[in-house]
Amino acid sequence: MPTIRIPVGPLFSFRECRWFLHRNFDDCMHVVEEDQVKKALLIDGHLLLVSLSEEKEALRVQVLKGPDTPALRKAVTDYITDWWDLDRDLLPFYQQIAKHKQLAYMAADYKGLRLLGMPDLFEAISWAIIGQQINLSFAYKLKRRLVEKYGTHLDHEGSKHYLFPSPEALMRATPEDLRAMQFSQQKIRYLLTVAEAFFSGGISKQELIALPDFAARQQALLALKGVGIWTANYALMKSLKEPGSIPHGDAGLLNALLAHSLIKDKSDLRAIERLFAKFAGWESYLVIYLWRSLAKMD
DNA sequence: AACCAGGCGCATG
DNA sequence: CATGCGCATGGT
Repeated sequence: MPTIRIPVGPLFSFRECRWFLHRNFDDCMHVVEEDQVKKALLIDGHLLLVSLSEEKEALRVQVLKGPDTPALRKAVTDYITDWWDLDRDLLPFYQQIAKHKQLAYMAADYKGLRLLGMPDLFEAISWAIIGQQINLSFAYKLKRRLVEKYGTHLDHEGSKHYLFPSPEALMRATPEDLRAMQFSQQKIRYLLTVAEAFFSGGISKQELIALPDFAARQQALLALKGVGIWTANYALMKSLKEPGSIPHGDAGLLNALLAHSLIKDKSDLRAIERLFAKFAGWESYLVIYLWRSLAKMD
């Protein structure tokens, strides 16, 4: 079986990354097992199934299904490196965390946790819209209904592994179908608008990356109906890996800040600004680690 | 059984 | 510019 080894440094933990992908939710975009994570990928027009597992000082990637060529191996390596943010040197972030009284414990407790991205920008924006203002359990259910109806899949050992629907596939959804899946009328409109914007070429990840700066990328996303500051920044953080992106107003983020007594209440914007100023260039990592801290023990 | 969910757009003061 | 409201429904 084709196997790829991607070397990783000391600030990497397969266990922490695997845990974040699982988190007691039922995310249909990957399958998390005891010692591996499986995911279907569309790379250079090829549908592949890969399995990630832990190896000494490396991440082992096995191609369980799909063609095997040197070019594809390279593309798979690039994809995983982006998805698990393997190229980033976390040392500066850890040095900053260590200086912070209330947060210093995270460097030890969550050591090696990476920003698990969403390389597909359309997926990141759609997922953010789905998750707006509802609890995550419900949001994952909505996503699963959408993906199982409009996404393509690959069969392997009796289970299906899904890709997020393409904009074109989602455009075929009718408002009635989506309503029957319990999407609200607003979310239906937002999702179909975003699908249309991606399909018609009004927006794409490549074009966004080509824009001069963060503010310009943010503005391009905010032009979409249903995309506010939270959704735009979430997508920029998860898909474009903007290190300074903060999903402002995020309910989980505010709760984590409250739990650490870092803010006096949820409208304490000045304290939030002060905290993030200490993590300039690492704001998105701070958000990830604060989200991590919300977990109930299991 | 209220109240809150990984918000947003739109209508009012 | 700031504040309020409806959205839809699952968790706790």
